[in-house]
Amino acid sequence: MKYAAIEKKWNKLWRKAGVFEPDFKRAKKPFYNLMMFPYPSAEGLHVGNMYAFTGSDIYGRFKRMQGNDVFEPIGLDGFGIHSENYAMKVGQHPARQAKISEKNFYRQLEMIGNGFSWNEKLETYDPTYYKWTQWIFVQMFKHGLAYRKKKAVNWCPSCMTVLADEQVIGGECERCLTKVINKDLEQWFFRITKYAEKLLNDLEKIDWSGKVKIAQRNWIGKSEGALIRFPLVFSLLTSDVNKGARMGNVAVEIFTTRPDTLFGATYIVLSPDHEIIEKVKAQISNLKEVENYILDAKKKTAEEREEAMEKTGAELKGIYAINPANQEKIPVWISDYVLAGYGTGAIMAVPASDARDFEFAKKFNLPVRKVVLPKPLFSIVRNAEDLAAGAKQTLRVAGECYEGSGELINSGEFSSMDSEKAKWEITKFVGGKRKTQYRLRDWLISRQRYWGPPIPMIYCEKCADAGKGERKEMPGWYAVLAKDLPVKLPYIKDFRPRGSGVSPLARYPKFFKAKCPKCSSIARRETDVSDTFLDSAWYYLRYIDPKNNKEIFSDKLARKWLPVDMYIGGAEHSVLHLLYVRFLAKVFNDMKLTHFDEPFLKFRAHGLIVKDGAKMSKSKGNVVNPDQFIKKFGADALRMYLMFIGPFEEGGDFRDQGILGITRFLARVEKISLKISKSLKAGLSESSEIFLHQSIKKITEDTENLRYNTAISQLMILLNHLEELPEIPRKTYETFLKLLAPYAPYISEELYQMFSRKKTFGKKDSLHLSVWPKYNLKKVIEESFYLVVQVNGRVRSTIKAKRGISQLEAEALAKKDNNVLKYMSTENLKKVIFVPDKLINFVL
RNA sequence: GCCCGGAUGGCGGAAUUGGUUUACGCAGAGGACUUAAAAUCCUCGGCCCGAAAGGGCUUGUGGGUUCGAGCCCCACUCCGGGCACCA
Repeated sequence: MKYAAIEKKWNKLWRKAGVFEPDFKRAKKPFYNLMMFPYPSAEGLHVGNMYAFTGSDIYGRFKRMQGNDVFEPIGLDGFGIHSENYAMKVGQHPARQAKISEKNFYRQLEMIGNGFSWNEKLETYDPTYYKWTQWIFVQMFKHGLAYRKKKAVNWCPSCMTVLADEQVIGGECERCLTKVINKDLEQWFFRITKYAEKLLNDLEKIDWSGKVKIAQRNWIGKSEGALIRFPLVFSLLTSDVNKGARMGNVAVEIFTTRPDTLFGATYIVLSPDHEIIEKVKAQISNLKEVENYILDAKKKTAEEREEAMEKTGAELKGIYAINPANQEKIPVWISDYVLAGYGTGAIMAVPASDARDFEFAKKFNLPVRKVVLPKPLFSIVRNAEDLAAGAKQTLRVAGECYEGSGELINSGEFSSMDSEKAKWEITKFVGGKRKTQYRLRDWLISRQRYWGPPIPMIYCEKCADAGKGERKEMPGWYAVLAKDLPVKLPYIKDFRPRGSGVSPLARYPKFFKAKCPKCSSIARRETDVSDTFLDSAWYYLRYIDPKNNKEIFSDKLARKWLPVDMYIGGAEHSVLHLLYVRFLAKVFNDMKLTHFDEPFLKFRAHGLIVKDGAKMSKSKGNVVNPDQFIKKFGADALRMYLMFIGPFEEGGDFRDQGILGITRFLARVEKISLKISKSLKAGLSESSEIFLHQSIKKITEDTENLRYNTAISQLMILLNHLEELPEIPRKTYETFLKLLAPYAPYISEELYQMFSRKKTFGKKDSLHLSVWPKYNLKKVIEESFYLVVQVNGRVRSTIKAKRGISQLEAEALAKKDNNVLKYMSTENLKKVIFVPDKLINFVL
């Protein structure tokens, strides 16, 4: 078969007939089958992308043949640092490069044989698209969910822009792997923390890959604890150093998840940028030393802090805190092991119950007071091994730091209380507050780059001076009026970032000069652009109505098609895209823009394809280019081979030789068409009929569960079977092609149309809109089975027997078998285990 | 350090969730066709003993539960991924 010609022909015919375009208004069973859209670069589609797309498409085709009106859109996530960096690398302007990449990507995406609804394609850099990205920003601002704030943020020195916490992976920039540093900058944030609880709880109600849910749960990082105030006293204010004196009502509030250990708090630690340091400066006797430490800490990057590992710190001499549980006067330290952005930026240190505090206390020779003892060991000791484990635990306790729960000691009236219970009793006793704390931080949305949607905000100095503004908390700031959207990204020659902390757009007065929407004085436009992840956080909404210029999408269509029924993509987006998209869906729902608050009912993460056991990378030169394989073997063969390598959700190892098996398989599928019986009445033998139905069942179930590798294996087994028949009924062959259709769409259609006498090809004629084969449960069960006969659990024989035989019948059969008799005698028979239609085991 | 996965022939991987380990495919060996090669077709392939029938061993290691364990439990080793001073 000439693959290239067939593929070309069907791409044309399918598109002309609109085989993969659902009827948006009239669809009876809408099924939104979505695949994460790619970031394009002219290097083109990677075999890993194709792997993901194919897996998604097989599911879509399967659902379509099961009678659903499947919508499988495609587009490009072409705005953002990724595309811009690539453009810079090849010395091209991002806007021009986008056009080149677009062409290349769409060419490849058409080649891989997916049933895309091309009419609804979109690109995030298209002004008709980003108009609505900006509109969303405006809504966020108006609802108090977008705000500006100066704080220490992540800065990538290579990309020359700030990054969100989610885009810093292990201290490195997610895009270019450069070490990220801290910078104090005023930036735009989205208040995702407001949705922390909802984002966490609603994980329960969605059907998503488990590992993604776990990653999100960890990222949100909920912990229950207490806020406790430690009053400060100052020795300089009084001659009586031991007693100290209080200055006004200064206190440090700390957050802890272990208020039960309060009596063991022997010092407190503030993060170096804690605001109270400034307030009590005058009372610090070793101010110079403290200031030096603060400076040093600021200079350190996250990496250096990690590498150093050893704890550092400085005592605020002259200042003490009062432990509210026992009124003890304890020292106050600062250290960079306490994070400014979490809790209150201050902790109580309980070295006996926290490994980090213990390490710190050891280094600076601070007191350790044990307050929790593990529950008596004997209660968990059941056998010798437990005893050994118990011994280990004792050792850990002897190591003076025990982080578990247990029974309190040295804790005043709370001594001997269960530590879990004591948590809230002690909190109450010292007048603390229960507090739920999240690890999640707000989403930093501004980027100091060119290739993105300009943030649609205007700053008016005059209004700011007068204390006016669209929102009270941000004087001077106004959203661009809806009628003025989109704020078009101008074509500028000098688009490269310079690392000055502002976007290249800030060099173009033509762009940033604006009129205040309120007072009409000369004002300044925001020159930063928004994060690419905002573009992709809502694209699934736009697909259903991409040409709508009046509203972001039609509510009527949204109600029909949303939320997305099946979403497939990479697990690397667990706490990036997949978190942002859920956040915005919840916001939209609260704004009454949509009727749902989870965007994707079902999400499955595909696995990773490696090459000859190693990760593919350009530097290793082992990147598989799908174009070559498609040219040589055809798209069908590559699709099927990719799916055959291993379980879709786990990925697999690509070996060049492996595709030959699939090529042979497809050639044989064509070859057996010569054996199709001339007579339409011809049927299958009973055993073949059973086998066919078993195969339909397995392939249906495996495809539904994304176990494509075993579905293909069953197709092969079925083909092997059909090859042995002298002739094949036409209906059986058609059934086979239908089962094959999602996997090898071109060849199956070509062979299917051999029977067609029509001159023209219409939508309804396509194999891909035919009805998926059904299996008859009665026909799945065979009459006979192989009875496994065991003696003492060892297989001694297998005997063909009739299904449904009784234990007595089975015993009688087994006892006739010579080999079985060799190993057993009836006298010492202790027990007989019988598993109907499976096995009989004689225990001696 | 913590949290998830995983370890099965020469290789990619199957195994009805406790019931014949190694399906399907790749690679390999032997044969048929051919002047020859490729392609195709047929046969054989876990390891050890055996001519065969058959037997013994075998799912990273060690133990346990069970009539029976790749699958369940305990301890450990190695590999991959995520988080990482989050109090």
